[in-house]
Amino acid sequence: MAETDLAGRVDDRREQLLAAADRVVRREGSAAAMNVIAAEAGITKPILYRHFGDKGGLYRALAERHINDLLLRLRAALTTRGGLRARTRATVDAYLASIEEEPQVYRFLVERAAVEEPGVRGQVEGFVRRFGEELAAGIRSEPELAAGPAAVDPGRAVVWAHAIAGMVQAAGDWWLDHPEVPRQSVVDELTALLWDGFSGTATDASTRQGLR
Amino acid sequence: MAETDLAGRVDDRREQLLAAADRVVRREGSAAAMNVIAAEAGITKPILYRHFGDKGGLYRALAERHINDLLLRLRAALTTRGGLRARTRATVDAYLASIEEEPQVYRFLVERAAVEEPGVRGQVEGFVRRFGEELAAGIRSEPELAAGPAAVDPGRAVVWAHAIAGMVQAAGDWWLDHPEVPRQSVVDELTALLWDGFSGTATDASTRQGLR
DNA sequence: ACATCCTGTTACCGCGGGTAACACCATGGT
DNA sequence: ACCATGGTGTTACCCGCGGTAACAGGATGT
Repeated sequence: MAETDLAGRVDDRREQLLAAADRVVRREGSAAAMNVIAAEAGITKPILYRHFGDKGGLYRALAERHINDLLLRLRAALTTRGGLRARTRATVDAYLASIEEEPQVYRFLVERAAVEEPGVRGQVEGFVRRFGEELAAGIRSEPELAAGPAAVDPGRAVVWAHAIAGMVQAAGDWWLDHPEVPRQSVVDELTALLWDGFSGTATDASTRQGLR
Repeated sequence: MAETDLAGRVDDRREQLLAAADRVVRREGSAAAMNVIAAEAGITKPILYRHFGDKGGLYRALAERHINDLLLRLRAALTTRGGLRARTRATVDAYLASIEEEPQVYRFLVERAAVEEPGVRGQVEGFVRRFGEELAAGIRSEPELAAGPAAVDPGRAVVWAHAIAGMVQAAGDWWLDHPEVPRQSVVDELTALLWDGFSGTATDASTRQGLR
C-alpha cells in the first residue's frame, strides 16, 4: 500500500516533468535545452537528471509515450473489420492523421530517432523501426497474407514491414511540407501503390511488351 | 587564366579539407568535432570556418558530394536497358549495394539529414528527399508509366517517388542491422512489393472473399 | 532526538561551436 | 622601393549546454 503510494507519487512527478518537457518540445522543437525544460517545470536541472539520468533518458521517455499513443491508433486501424485493402487504407490514414494533428511531436520523434545514440548498434530502436516491428507482427497475423498455401514468407514479412513503415513515414514527411495536397489523395496513392504496385499501372497503361 | 588558377587552388583546398573531414567522419562517425577535423587536415578551426561558414556548411558540402555519387549510381541503374521491372530491381540493388559498401557514409547522410537545420522548413532537402525527387523525375519520364491513356497521374508520381525512396531507405537501414540476410533476398522482396503489392500475394494466397 | 529520503538549490566543470585579433607571406600596382 | 590586398595560419577567448558536486531544508518514521 505504502509502495503503491510511493510509486504513484513518483510516477506523478515523472508525468508532470514529462508534461513540461512535452510543452517545451512542442513550442521550441527537439533542440530544447534541459535548462529550459527545467524552467518550464518550475525547477532546475539536477532534478531532471535525478529522474531521467541524462538527456537521452528524458527524450526516450517522452518519445516512448508518444510512440505508444501512435501505435495504439495504428493497431486499432490494423484490426478494424473489413478486407485487407480497407485495413491497409485505414492504417495509412491513421498514420497521416496522427502526424497532421501534431507535426511538432512527429518531428521530435523522427529527429530524436536519428540522433539518439549514434554509437550503439542494435539498441537504437528508432521510431520507424518500432513502427516496422509493429507492422511485421500485423502482417504475420494477417489472415489474408499469412494463411493459405502461398502464405507470405516470414522473411518477406519483416522486410515488407520495415519497407512499408519507411514508405509511409517518408511520404508523410513530404506531405507535411506540401499541405496543399489533401490527405485523402496521399492515402489513395499509397494504398494503390501498396496494393497493386507498378504492375497495376504499367500493365494498364502500356502494352505488355516483355514486362515481367 | 589567373582566375581559373585561383579558383583551381581554392577548390583544391576545399577538396583537401573535405577529404580530411571525410576521413574523420568515416573513422569516428557523424559526431566528429570541428577540432578533430581541423587536426586531421593539419590546421586549426578558424580555417575550416573561413571555408565553410559553420559546421552545417561543412557537413552539407560533404553530404552533397556523397549524395551526388549515390545519385549517379542510381541514375545509371534507372536507365539501364530492360523492362521497368528489371530497372526497378537494378535501382533497388544499386542503392543497397551503395550503403553496404560504405555504411559509415550512409549513416552520416541519414543522421545529418535529420538534424541539419531543425528550424528551416522547406529548405532542409534531406537525403531521402533528394532521393525522392530523383525518383519522381525518373517516374515522370518512365515510358511504361508515363505514356498511354492510363498514364500515371503527376500527383501520384511525386507521392510514389517519395514513398519509394523512404521504403528503400528504411528497408536498407533495417538490413544493415541484419547482415545475415543476403542482399539478393532483400532486393527480391522489395521488388516484389513494388511490382505486385499485396494483391500479388493476397489473391494468390487466400480466397477472394470480398477483397477490393 | 536523530537517521533517512525526497525536493530543491547554487556553483561549478568540460566540451564543442564559433569568433576576434593578430602574424606571416605572396602578389602586384604605382 | 613601398605598401595595399588577400590569402594562410595562429592563439586565445566567449558562450551555451550537458552533466555533476555539494550543500540546505523539510517531511517521515523510530
